[in-house]
Amino acid sequence: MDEMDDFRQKLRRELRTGLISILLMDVIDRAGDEGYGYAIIRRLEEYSDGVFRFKEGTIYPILHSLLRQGLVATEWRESPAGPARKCYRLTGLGKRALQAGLEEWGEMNAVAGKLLAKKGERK
Amino acid sequence: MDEMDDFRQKLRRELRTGLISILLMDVIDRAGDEGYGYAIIRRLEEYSDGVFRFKEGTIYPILHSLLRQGLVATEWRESPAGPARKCYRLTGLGKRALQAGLEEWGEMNAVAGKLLAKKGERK
DNA sequence: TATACATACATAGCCCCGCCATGTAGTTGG
DNA sequence: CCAACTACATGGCGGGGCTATGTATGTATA
Repeated sequence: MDEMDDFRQKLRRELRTGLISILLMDVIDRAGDEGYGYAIIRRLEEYSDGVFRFKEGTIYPILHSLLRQGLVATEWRESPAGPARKCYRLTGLGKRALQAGLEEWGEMNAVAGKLLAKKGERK
Repeated sequence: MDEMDDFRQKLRRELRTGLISILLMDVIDRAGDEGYGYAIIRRLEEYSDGVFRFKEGTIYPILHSLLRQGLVATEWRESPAGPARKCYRLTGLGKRALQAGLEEWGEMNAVAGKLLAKKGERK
């Protein structure tokens, strides 16, 4: 059964792949002035009840990638207590990309659900 | 707008990553004696209205991987018309893996949906 | 004032995985 | 006979996440 646990963890990692950038853009879009890397990681973990637990080494490079693609813009802000924060906000292009991402995710989900959720019909 | 099309396609490719092996195991589980690579590809495309359009170079290596992991077993069968077919069926381990996959997918979906589907609350 | 801890960002290098391109071969039909 | 379809196979590339590690600032505490 422990071998199946490893398998599950691998599945989970692979399933969330590709969803990450959409999640990041979504959190940034809602975060207002609190859209900086460290907080994003905490929020994702908190809001997902521990399902989306990302490491810094995963998130920061993706944020850089979003920046390079022009989907987000950054601005340094002082922290009330602690090091300065690099805050992100969606650009116009980023907002459209998030919209596209949500649509693609929805469609893929619908189709996959249609294919997979027919356990009853299985022989 | 064409640039956004490229973006969508990339998103779609990344989103379906990780879902592929689950889809394959699911199709194999339903296929009976028709669970061979070439047919699986056709079925996925047909049943998903073209959303899941995989190339042979994607599917065959994954089938080999499932075999190496002991999740499927193979058997050559004659075709009524055409080259012989390498038919796959789920092993006991494979059935448990599929079950695990469906559960993980369901949970991840539920959480992602909860996080993403609050467009109304967006300010 | 030293030490530990939390906050916050950054990146080199590795590994894994999907995909493109290409190859092989049997079977059917014109 | 050769084009088209069926069917399986794989080397190599590129891309993306993750591990491990590093840097730096602020806070607490002993």
